[in-house]
Amino acid sequence: MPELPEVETVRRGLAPVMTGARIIGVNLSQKNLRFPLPEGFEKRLIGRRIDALSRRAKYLLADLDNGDVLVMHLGMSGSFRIAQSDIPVGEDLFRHDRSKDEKHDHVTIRLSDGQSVIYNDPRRFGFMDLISRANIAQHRMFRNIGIEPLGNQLDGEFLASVFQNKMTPLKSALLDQSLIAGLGNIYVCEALFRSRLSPRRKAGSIVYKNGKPTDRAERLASVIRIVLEEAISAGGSTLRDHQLTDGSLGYFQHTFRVYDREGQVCPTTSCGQVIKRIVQSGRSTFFCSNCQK
DNA sequence: AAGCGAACCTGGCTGC
DNA sequence: TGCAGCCAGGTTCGCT
Repeated sequence: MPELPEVETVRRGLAPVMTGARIIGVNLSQKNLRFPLPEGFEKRLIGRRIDALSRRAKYLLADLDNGDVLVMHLGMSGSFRIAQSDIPVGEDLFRHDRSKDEKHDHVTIRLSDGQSVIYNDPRRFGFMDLISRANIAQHRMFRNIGIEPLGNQLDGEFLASVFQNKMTPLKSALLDQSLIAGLGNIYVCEALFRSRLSPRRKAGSIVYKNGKPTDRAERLASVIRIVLEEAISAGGSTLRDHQLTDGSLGYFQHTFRVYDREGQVCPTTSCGQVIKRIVQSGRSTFFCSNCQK
């Protein structure tokens, strides 16, 4: 499911419920997500107030009132839903109403406002961790992470500088989270199509000309921003089981121009070619070999 | 050192 | 209907 626009959509759904609320109960039906949950996870959460819910790349960060941060990653198939809790505030902290569990519910966080935030993840590629805000930049997940594509650092100059001398294909370079953090398979395919660049082109081929970033680099940088912003406005993309925190669906998938459209006609007027699917570093790439050079 | 494939895990779809 | 095989939005690890 979740690339940056989906995670941002989830954040916007959860923020009004979580911000300012106190955690009054935690239930784990599964202690092993991608990594085991940290020791004493429930106890360290219970009683804490959530001061803010933010996002860094594809990570959700809940700042707690004791200086800890609850770090959440949705992996491939993770989702959150909000449910009304029937357990009265003040009841046993570890009490849990199993009758409402759905398959693959792993973590339920009960809040002082009477609602529960439930993490569900069939493939368990997602994970949660609890770390100190002061040390977050040194944490192994954030130590080596690239820039925010929607921040003001992403421009042609940035792409030119980090792609310099790179022999790897553009597709792989854009998926590299240590350069730009937040793009995934869908939005890389869409951004390359809209900037008319071949996913197979070497990343190092779009850098500088006469000491300035190439038009290709400038184009790609601005298209990445546009695609992500459009996707966020649309509530992200809903494929398979992904849904928003209120159960509704994102609709950006209806505007995909190449992703998952193998064999369909290229959307460019009068192009007439068919969208191809190839495999690059183990992932499907969808593109039009006529429009993307 | 960069770059690639495999691995992690479950479920859904396709084709025999 | 059953079953094997393939595919999936991410990230890390280990081997060239």
